[in-house]
Amino acid sequence: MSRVKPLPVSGFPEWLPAERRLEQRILDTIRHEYELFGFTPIETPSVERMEILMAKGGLGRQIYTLGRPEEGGGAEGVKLGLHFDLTVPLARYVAQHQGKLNFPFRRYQIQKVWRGERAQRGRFREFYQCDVDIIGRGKLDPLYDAELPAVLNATFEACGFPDFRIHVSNRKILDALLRTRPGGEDKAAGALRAIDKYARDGAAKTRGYLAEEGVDAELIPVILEFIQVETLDEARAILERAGADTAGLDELRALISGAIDLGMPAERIRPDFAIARGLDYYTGTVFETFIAGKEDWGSVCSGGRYDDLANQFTSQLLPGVGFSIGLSRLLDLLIGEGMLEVGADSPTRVLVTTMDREAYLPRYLAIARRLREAGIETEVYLDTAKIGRQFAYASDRGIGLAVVAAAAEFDAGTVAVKDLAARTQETVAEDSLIEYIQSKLPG
RNA sequence: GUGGUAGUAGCUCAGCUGGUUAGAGCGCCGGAUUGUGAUUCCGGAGGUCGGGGGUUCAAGUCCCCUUUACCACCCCA
Repeated sequence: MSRVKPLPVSGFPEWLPAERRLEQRILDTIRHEYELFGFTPIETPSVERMEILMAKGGLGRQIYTLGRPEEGGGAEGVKLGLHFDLTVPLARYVAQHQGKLNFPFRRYQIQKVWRGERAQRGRFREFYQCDVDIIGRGKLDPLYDAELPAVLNATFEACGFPDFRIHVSNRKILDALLRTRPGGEDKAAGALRAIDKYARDGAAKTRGYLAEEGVDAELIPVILEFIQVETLDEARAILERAGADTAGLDELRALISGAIDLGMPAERIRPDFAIARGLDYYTGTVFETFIAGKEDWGSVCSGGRYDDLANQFTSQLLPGVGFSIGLSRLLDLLIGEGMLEVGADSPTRVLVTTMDREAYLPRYLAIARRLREAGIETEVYLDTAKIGRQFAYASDRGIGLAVVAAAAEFDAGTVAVKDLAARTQETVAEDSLIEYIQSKLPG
């Protein structure tokens, strides 16, 4: 018989049970924390029309398209694609349902997204994004920006993630700097691309990149100095000397102090004028998040403010702020580094062993039923195997307790409960089994 | 999408310049031990050497294509 090789598809990750259980716990925790801040859940279809996906520009080659052979299938006539983020679907959703939504609209959305990029460690073609956004109609107070670092902080803490740093900036600042030269505002995209490489390539190369992008020669040293600055006061000095507007800097100051007032520890948030990634459609606040000591992983969560979320879909002005956690990337890296405890394979907490299945199967099943009715995750060992095998089964799955009973116990109205990790065993009255097990279980 | 490196048992790998039935450790299964998962001992299963084509008397080993992984670029979570 010729078998089909069980090969995975590149960039489409899958976990073994223990890791998937961890991922599920994290997803639940994120959901809970988002709701704690009053965000409401939505889900949009994985598939959108291509014209929607393309409306915000770029990314065309990264979209997985969808077609059916009957409809001309492959290359031409493709009208549908998988969403590559949750912001474009959000824009469509808000534009479409604006009459029925309450503004400011605080929503969260946790779904898989797809990007046709070359896969690498921590970089997938299918991955979870966990988005929160607040969308205003007509206006949205800058204080909303400050809420986001606080949400992020609470979420990362609740998930048990390692210490992290949020690097914040404001896109208006660089724009102001560029605008001090004629035609400078047109250089924004190129300048951002160059600045993006600063962390990796250093000042000398960045100088070259800026020149290649056509940034004014006299401005280049100012930008280089600026992106290396670490405090708001130094930044202000540079801007004033260059004659640039400082409105963006004022917003940044307000963001940082607001976030701290909302519970964000001050040491975890700091200005960083070299952050640029994902900046293209942001118009004000921007931030990226780095795991402390693992800055080389790049940003694991980024976000910011956009003046008009859905201008491609509606004439209504819909300003918003939001961020997205790239959960698949983050989990893959954290698990790979042993920075998150993975835990057991199975949710089962108690295994009811079947030492004498012939004689007592109904009693074993009845015990399991009582445990489940008490809300305790329980399995019965249903194969025929000697008792040692059954204990190994429990240990392998991380099941903490085993109920053991045959004639000796049942005749005395008792059952034995074995603690697999401690290798200890106690005999208790069958009537008090539930109470005993509840006292043994953590949490 | 572009380029570099790699692919031998479930896992980590050995296999020298091509040479009879491809190995080790760990893991897995069975037994010693039919009321107790450690250890020890004994036995066992598991490979079309990623796939396809080519060179050769002979290919895990050399060449080409392909696929997958890792790394860099592009870009980004």
